[in-house]
Amino acid sequence: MKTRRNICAEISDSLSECIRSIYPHIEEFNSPPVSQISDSTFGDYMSNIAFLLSKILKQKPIDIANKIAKEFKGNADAEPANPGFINFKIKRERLCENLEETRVSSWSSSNIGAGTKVNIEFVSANPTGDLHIGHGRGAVIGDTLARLFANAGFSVTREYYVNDIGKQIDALGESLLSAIHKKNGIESPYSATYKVEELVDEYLNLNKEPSSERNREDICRAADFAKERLLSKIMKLLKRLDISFDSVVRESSFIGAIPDLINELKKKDLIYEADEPEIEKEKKRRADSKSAIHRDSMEGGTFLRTGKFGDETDRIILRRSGAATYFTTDIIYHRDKLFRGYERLVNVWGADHAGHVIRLKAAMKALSLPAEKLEVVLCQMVRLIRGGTEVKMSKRAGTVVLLEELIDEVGGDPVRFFFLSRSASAQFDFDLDLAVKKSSDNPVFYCQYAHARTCQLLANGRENGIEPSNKNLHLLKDETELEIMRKLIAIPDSVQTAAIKLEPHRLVEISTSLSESLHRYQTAGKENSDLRVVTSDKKELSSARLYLVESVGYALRKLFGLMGINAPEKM
RNA sequence: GCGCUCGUAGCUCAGCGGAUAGAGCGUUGGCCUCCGAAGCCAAAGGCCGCAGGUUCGAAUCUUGCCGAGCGCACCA
Repeated sequence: MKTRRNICAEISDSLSECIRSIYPHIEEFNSPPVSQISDSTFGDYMSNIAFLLSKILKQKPIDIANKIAKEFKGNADAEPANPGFINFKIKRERLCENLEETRVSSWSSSNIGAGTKVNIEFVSANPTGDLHIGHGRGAVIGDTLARLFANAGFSVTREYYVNDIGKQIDALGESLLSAIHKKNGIESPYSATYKVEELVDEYLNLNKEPSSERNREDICRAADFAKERLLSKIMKLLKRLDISFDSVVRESSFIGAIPDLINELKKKDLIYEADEPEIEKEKKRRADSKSAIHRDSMEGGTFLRTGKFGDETDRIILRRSGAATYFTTDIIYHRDKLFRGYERLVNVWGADHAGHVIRLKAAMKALSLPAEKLEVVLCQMVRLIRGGTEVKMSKRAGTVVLLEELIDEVGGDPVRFFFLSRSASAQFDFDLDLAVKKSSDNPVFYCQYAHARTCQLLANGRENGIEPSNKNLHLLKDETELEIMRKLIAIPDSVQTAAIKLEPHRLVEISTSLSESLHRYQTAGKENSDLRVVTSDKKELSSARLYLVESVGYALRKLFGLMGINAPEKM
């Protein structure tokens, strides 16, 4: 069985042929726009091509629409409509063919990626503590994007960038040493920034007691130990959401490349030494009290002229001490991704990193790197709602709610589904009460139950000696059945769009809509025995209906697979 | 002050150039002798923040206001 192209593309191709035969001199519009219609009384799909052609042909849109609709040949019936739309209704043979196609694994996959290498960097949380719910959202969105890309024929790498050096990591080492001293009742020369008490015993089992005197060696040893433990803890937690990485890149691996970068920038006259950036506006802003908090720690150093490439100011890349900033290694890191051959760099970042997009792109431009290959998906904040009010504090961590606690409370599937249910750019309220409900109020259960119902119906058929069959699909003619068929044929387009536009939340919409039709179908059969899926005295009809139901099952499993949630056969 | 994101139903959000603006929650009222009611149906509820501009056509593009969140250290 061959797989077909997406239905929009199919109609568009037929339309294009039609236009070429009527207007041979028109060369534009090789792929005329075709989109789904929201109001199905007009048809299933529509094109506004007549409006576009009217400008060139200097004719009324409706006249052009009439002519095209009359000549149109394809898998749909064309109908002109005022003031110039062309509406299409998919032919039922095509709808039936699609039912057969749903069971091929490549259904709703595509090859628009054509093997293009894409790198998706997500989570990348510092290994200084536990993940919170905000990380969870980024994790789910990033992983689902990766699944969508793979499904669209891209060659995908899931990458985690570990900031394993710098002040925060030093503070992590100090925190561990401080905790050890505290446990031993010794006054510690170290300050505790992070909560790492849980690591104390294991550290002491593997390492000698740290000195009570402050020293660099102890800090490094403690930091090395702590960051690796915390990183593997993070990975283990993400596994619970079925998330793993193909590549873990450490910031420390780029330290060696810093001198070369500085030399290169010097040759190109892109850096200068100063106490503060040369940009006037920036100086004024610094005088502003709001941004003066950290002025004491600004010692000046070597600045990169990002201000010339779209950034609002120049950014420091080497401190007076000679130490690089995280920005320096970030530049090397992104250049490295390009060196590794990725055509698209997708970063999933929290909204609090929004300000870094411009400066990173500016730095890439400064180095003549293709900044347009970097695409950043910004995830807005997550609030947890219980009993109608916001949950602000974690039971264990205090200030933020931990991802682990959320998974413990509601389970992995609802976490993934809910995090996917809104576009990344919208703030999101996670309703804990709703996520845990076992009823149709809860969209996850609604969809999973729809899948379970398809399995139960098939089992029911088997008990009555009826197997699904595509022999008599022409018997499917009730509106509830046609609605399901129309929704099924639209899915490959929607899945493709979700990948192209980096919008995984569309998967939730598609799944919910298909589930709704299935539930409605089954209920219709309860209210009207003519519509029962399994009726032992009408075997041919039942077989066709079971085939339809089975197709819905295949489609839901495909969608659930992309979302990373389970498809239970029973609930 | 500047930048980013966003103002759509009571709440949380889809829709982002097309025809009567959608979903979930919440509210109100119906539907089980019969494939799981863990379901379905119906009702109420909108100057799509405000004001101009572009277009055959604007919630959608554009400009200016107003409002919210996030950010604006050489922390990552």
